[in-house]
Amino acid sequence: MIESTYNHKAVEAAAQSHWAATNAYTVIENDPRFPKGKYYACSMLPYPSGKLHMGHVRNYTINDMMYRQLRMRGYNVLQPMGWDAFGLPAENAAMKNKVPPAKWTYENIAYMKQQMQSMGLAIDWSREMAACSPDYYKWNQWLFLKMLEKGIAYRKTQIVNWDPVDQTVLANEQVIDGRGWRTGALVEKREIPGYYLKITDYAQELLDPVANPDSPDFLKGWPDRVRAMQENWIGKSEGVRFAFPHDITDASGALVQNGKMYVFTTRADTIMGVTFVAVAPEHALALRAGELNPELTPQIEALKAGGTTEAELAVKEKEGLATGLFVTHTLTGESLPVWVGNYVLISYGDGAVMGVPAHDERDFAFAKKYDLGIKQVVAVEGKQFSTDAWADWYGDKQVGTCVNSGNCDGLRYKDAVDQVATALIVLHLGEKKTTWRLRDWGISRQRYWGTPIPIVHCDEHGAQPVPYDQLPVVLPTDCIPDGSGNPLIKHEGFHKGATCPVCGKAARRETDTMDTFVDSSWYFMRYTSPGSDRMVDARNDYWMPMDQYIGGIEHAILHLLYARFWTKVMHTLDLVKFKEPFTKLLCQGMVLNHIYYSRNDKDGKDYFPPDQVAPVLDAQGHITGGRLADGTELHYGGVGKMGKSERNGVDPQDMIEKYGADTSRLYMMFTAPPEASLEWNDAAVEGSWKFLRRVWSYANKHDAVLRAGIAGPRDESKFNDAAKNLRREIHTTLKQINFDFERIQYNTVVSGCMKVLNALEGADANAITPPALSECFSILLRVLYPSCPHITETLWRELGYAAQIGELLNVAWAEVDEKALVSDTVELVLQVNGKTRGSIVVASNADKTAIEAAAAAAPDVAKFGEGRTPKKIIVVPGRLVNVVV
RNA sequence: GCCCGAGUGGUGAAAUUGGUAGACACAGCGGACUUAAAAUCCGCCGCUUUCGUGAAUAGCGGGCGUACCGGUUCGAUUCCGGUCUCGGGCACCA
Repeated sequence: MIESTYNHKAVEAAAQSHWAATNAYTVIENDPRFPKGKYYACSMLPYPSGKLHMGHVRNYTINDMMYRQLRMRGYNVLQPMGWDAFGLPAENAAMKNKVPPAKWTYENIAYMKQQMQSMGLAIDWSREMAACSPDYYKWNQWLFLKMLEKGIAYRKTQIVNWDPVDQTVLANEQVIDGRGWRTGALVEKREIPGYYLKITDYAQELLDPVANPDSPDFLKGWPDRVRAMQENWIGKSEGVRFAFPHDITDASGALVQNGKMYVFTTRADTIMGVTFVAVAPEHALALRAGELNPELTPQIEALKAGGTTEAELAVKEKEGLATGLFVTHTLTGESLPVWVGNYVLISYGDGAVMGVPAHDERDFAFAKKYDLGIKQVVAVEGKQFSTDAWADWYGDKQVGTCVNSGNCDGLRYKDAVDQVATALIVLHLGEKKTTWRLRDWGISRQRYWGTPIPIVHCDEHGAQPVPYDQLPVVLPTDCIPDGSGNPLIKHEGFHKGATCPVCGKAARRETDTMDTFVDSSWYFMRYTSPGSDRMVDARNDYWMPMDQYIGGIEHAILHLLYARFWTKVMHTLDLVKFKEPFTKLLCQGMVLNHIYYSRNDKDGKDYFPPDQVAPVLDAQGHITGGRLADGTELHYGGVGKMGKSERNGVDPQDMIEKYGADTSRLYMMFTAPPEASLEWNDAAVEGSWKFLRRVWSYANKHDAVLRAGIAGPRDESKFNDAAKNLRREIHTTLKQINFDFERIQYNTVVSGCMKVLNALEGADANAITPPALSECFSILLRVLYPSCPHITETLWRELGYAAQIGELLNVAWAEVDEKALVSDTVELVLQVNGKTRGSIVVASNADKTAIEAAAAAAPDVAKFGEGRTPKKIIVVPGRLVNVVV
């Protein structure tokens, strides 16, 4: 007998211990129970920040719904979990709490794992991994050494944010308005050596699967928007690289850069409009200008100020300085002034650009500011060029033809570029070149809590790779960072405890660690090969490529691109057989929450959790600020993704405690479609709770009828009208639910479940031919199971269905009985001149002519058509008729 | 600034992708049950009170309505052009 009240705590505890006792979600390769083969559905691994937040709940519930439905459909489904356990927040927590990052991290993992278990996720925990475990990061080091051997990894200088007070490198996140977040000191750019991975060697291979539908690896299972973002990020552009000759010499009298200052441009058609050139403050010509005129040096240094991000560069005021040096225009021989510009980056291309004020908006502004020449070389018929103000057509290469450009005059963009390129080739001063926006991946971080880069530095033999048999280079776990510099440098046993593999003498160990994007570039393959003494083994070839990857849209570019690149490197090294890791991708929308902060005395921001803040509203009801309980006024930072750094995450634990995992999961799925972003609000969670109670009490109320059995004839002719009507309604809804599962629109799956219950409650249970009621209720339990596994599995067992056909997890998915859908008549919407005016009922099998006749005869047509005769009748089968008069 | 999205009732959203806008819910309002409350159940619920007809801010009918302006179409939340606002990413947050 089903108990009268739904006790979620008892139901969920019992279900979860049953799953644990039976290892319900441990999967093996080639399991004969699953005829449809494997399905690998994986969520992006969480950073162990302390507690789960609603974004995690959303991510894993989507994954879990998918898991359970596909398993019932006959797939061998793998859902693993792990921890992105290296990274900056652990160091910050260590500084704040004076505990080593390792301790903080492992405690967080333990707590969050228990939270996940209380959510009832079908995770195979036997495959759990943590990035900070030497068993895992050993393989980061191993593959890094392989890449060094292949020349994919190399060493060069990189530009970092330097905090002069703390004497440390800052992450972009730690630079706030150009100042260090802890010290408030003005951040400087500094050039230091580091390791890079040649992702640009794979640029074309990374581009084709996102840009070319004819590519064999085209990622058709990815959202269009993500492919577009990756395509633009890789940014293939065809242009011209050429040199401006000059006779500037260095202190020794030799020509600087052999007398050729190279630039790259996609607008070679405007070469005759060049009136100046600009170089980065670190460029050889800028350095030489400083030597020749020492007064300039501090001004050149000042142009290096500010952060390194592209966003910051794009919006900052363009400033420059004339060097007094000149180069020669490659084609005209004119003398062109060399400027140093704060908007020119040494790390992009050649660190120098040509200035065409007439046809580049940035150059136009720069020329106006510093009174440089503006020379029109592209014209559009009927449009007047004026140096007074910028107009969009000046920079549009799609319109216009060349003027004032010698033999290019009259040519359009493409022909003009060809012509100019030919001229440059003849002079041996330039060539056509494909360039990429994509830059090589710098992986060196001057931080403690990451994978040690397996290199030792010998005074005699330089940077030497650690021999393979000495891997892993184990990271000490007892350091507590204090914010000044990298603790590994101060850790004598680590830093100085190495020997040179060449000469055996004492050597310094590399103290840089790897970017944490390395950890997340292949963890999903380690899940397939737990405990292996190789990076991945044959089991990886069974599960990979991953069938469905699920994670936040904020990872659409970097993480996914790095993971694709890493996979291609593994393919190059014959470690895997595939070239793309993720067949299908679902980018769930972010869970957003309000952000409140106050300014601290270091010019940084101190954030406050929204649940401690009372919003301050303006007359329109918009939030303009906040107030703490003690009256402190706060700034409002809009809504943003839930996370640790802005302290606006919401811990799901309260909701799970109060309503249970099933209600929490159901509500999270119901409240928005998976791909939409979602401003968090739990005001409506009661509705989901109420729905589950109704499901429970329906089973309790109709216990006797329902437990009579789900077996029995499904012969349509034996059902009475009540049974037929109920079945038609429920199978119609089931058809929609199955479609919504296919397209991963789980919010309407939940709506569908509610419609099924509404239909059941609306029917007279005792008037329905058995076993139609049990059949319909068993459909409800099955379609509800993926979102609410505890309550459905319990009711399934209690009603005796498990004894009849097996446990819910293992029974077949509910399929639509097409015969139940048949109806004699169909109602069509009637429109007159495109406006809805009523409806007509026709036989289901009525043909177009019959429908047209019925529509023409409808009284509404006469009324709204004002007696005019129909000119045209449009019939949309099964839906609508539009009469045009 | 550049790239990518989103904008629909008081609220979350739906509309099988050009075919009844608001399914399913939340909140609210009205009612039933109850000594009362909770729970439960039933009903209403875009705007138009100076659009018509009504005594009526009840019904019925009409008109309007998917951020804003314009276009294509028999028909547009859906397609096209432009604008605004919000969110994500911009290479050292993860």
